[in-house]
This record gives sequence, C-alpha cells and structure tokens, in this order.
Amino acid sequence: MTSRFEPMSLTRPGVSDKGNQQILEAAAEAFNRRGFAATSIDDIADALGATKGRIYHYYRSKLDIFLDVLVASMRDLLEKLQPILTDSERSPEQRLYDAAYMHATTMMTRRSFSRVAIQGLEAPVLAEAQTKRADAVNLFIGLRDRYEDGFADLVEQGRASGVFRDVDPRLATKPIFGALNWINMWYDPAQESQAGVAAIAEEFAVFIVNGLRRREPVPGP
Amino acid sequence: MTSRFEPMSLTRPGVSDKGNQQILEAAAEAFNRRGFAATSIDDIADALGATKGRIYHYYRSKLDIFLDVLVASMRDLLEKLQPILTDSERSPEQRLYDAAYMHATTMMTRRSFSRVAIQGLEAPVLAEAQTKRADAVNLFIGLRDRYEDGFADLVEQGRASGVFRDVDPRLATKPIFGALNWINMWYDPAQESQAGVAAIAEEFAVFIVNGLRRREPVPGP
DNA sequence: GTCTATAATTTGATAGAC
DNA sequence: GTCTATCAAATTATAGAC
Repeated sequence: MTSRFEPMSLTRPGVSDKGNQQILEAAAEAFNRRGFAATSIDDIADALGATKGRIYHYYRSKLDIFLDVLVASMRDLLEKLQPILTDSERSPEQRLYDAAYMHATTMMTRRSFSRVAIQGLEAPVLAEAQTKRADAVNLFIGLRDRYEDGFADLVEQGRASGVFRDVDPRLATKPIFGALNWINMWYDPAQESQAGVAAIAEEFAVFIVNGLRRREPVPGP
Repeated sequence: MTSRFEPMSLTRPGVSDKGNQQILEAAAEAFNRRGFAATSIDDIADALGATKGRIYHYYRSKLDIFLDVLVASMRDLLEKLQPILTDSERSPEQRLYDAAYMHATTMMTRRSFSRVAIQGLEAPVLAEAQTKRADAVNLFIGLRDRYEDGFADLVEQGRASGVFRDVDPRLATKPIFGALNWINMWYDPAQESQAGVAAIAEEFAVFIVNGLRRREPVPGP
C-alpha cells in the first residue's frame, strides 16, 4: 500500500496533467454549485464547452473526480497551515489567529474547492465513498486529521501557557471550524453590501481567539 | 396571498394529519442521511415500511416534502427562541447564552429536522426551489430571517450596554450560527467518547458569548 | 484526445386495482 | 388509504468512429 500522504492519482493512467487540471477546476465549480449528487457529468462537460467523452477520458467515475477535488483542496489548506504552525516568532494565540485568518480567507478566495471539501466532510457522503474507494477516502481523512491536529495543538499550547481557558482542545476545535467553514454558506463575492475579505477574516479570527481566551489576566509568579 | 407566517399546507388537500406527520418524520430522517438530491421517494417509503403510493397520496412532489420539513424545523426553533428573547430578568449577554445553548441542544436532540433545515439554507437548493414553489420558500426565508434577527438584536443590545465588542451585529451573527449549525456535522449520539449534550451546549454558549465580549471591563461612571 | 451513439439503471410521478 | 404496474425522463458509463 502507498504511504498515506503520497501523491495518489485518481485519474486514468497516462493522461495529461493539463487537461486533468481543467476538468478538476470545472468539476469543483459544478460540485460547488449543486452538490455532488445533483451534479451530472454533463454539467461538468457543459462548463468546459465539451461533452462527457472528454471527462471519461480522464476519470473513471464521477466519484473519482469528486475525491480528487477533495484531496486537492485539503492539500492546499495543509500546505498553507504548515508555515504558520512552525513560526517560532509568534505566540500560540497569535498563531491560532493566523491560522483562522488563513482558513477564513481561503474559504472566500477559493470558494469552489473549499466548499467541495466541506461537502466531503459530511459523514453520509464519506461513508458511501468509503465502500467504493477506500484508498482515496483514507488519504483525504488523513490529511483532514493532520489539519485538525494543527489547530488542536495551537489550542493546547495556548491553554498550557495560561492564555486560553481550560478547554478540551478537540472539542474547542469544533466551533472554530464551524464558524470558519460556515463562511462558505453565506459569503457571496458578488454582494457589494458585504464587508471585504480582509475585514471578515479579521473579525472571525478575533472572535475565535477571544472566545478561547481566559477573562481574567493570569496572576504573575 | 396568505400572511407570511400563517400556517401553509404543502400537503395535498384533505389528507389526515397523522399520516402526514409520519411521512414528515421519515422524510426528515432520510433527507438527513443522504441529502435532498440523493434521497429517493423509495428511500422514504422504505423507512416507513411502505411504497411510494402512500407518499404521493400525501404530497405532490419530493420538493414539497422537503420544504415541509424545512418549515416545520424553522418554526420549532423560532418558538423556542421567543421566550428567551423576552425574558426581562436576564441581561442581553445572558439571553444570548440561553439562545446559543438552546440552538446547540436542538442541533443534537432533533438531529434530522435541524440538519435538513440547514441543507435548506444552502443557496443553490433554495434558488432552485424558488422557481418551483416561491410561496413556501418565502415562508421559510421569512421564518429564518426572524430567527436571525433575534440573535442580531441580542448582539446589538450587548454592544449598546458596553459588554460586547464594537461589532456589526449582522456580521457577528455569522460565526455564531456557523459554530452552532456545524454541530450537526460532527455530533454523533452513538459515539460514546464524545461529551454529553449539556457539556457541549455549555462550551459552545460560553465560547460564543466570550468571543463577543470586550476584554477590558467597562469603566464605571 | 474528443465526439457521437447507445446500453443499463435509477427515479419522479401517475393510473388504476383493491 | 395503500399497493402494484408502468411511463417518461435523466443519468452513469461504455464502445467505437474520427
């Protein structure tokens, strides 16, 4: 078996990377719009100005395309998180702020991919995919768990240093991702009346760090 | 046209309320499991130990059933919120705590219905339903807006009294509902390792009120 | 590498027996 | 009021021409 985080191809063997990427983008957009079940292969082909023959040249099934979007999206988030986690110049609460800010921004600027990734977090979808493509689903879950662990570690460090309340880091992670992932549900770049990306990301990051913070200052030694 | 919040029947005329309720419960459970698009009428019928003939005796279409679940769920939340909003013995921040606690609890104890309601908040689903059943969709949106307004008012009151940070109440409402609605994504009553309903609801309500709170105490007069 | 059939299935909805 | 039978449409996936 391949290592859990090695690149793993969900495309048919030997296809070009460029055509592949085009299909992936179009699929992300289509899945984003209507969800996995309601999106047909024709929808994706239409978005490309092509017919399904093209799609099936690259992918064996609709599920494979979906999982490929999922994995790409999770990988992108994880790559952005890594340098934040290891920035030794920033305190745990500052790093949590940075991580939340990054995640919020990604939800707004890479809407299609991140929304599809969130669909993939839903238990029923994953459970069904498990039976058909356990390898890819396990890869995705592995990436997701590493990502969540990163946030939980920051919470734990902030707790240990006395800045955060005495919370269970795993449980504390839930409202954080809830608040952040939910952005996908309401943020609409076309709607002028909404605040800008930076203002929203800032408010969310403040809200999250503040929510975890102890109210009283820690007594000095 | 009927008043926006009057009871509005999505069933076929003249059917019994009891059979209707049974179908509604089964439908909520099925939609919860697999989502609107992936759920077939046969799935719902199976859950009842019946066949589709029975379903179509009560409802004209799958969309009508879905919208009926949506409205029922939103009504339930709104009815629970009302007494909290008007409890003059509690401060705005205490009432926001109560409201968040109630919402969190509802997400965990009425899983099927509330999850379906959340699916209904997704723009693509609503947009498509709009074209086919504008009356029911508008009813649902009206209920949802009233519910959100209740939360926004509490935030505004807390801000006015100096307890909460200087936030835009509308924007502040987003991470609140995000954190709370997301519970549906991960909470699993069958999983023993998770904290109990009360412990989770409490942590979420604390997190939310804390996230909005000013860090420094307000200077006295 | 992309297209045009076309096969095989699933599914929403109806009609009519009981 | 519920069931069986069935139609009509949509959709996944394949085969084979170009």
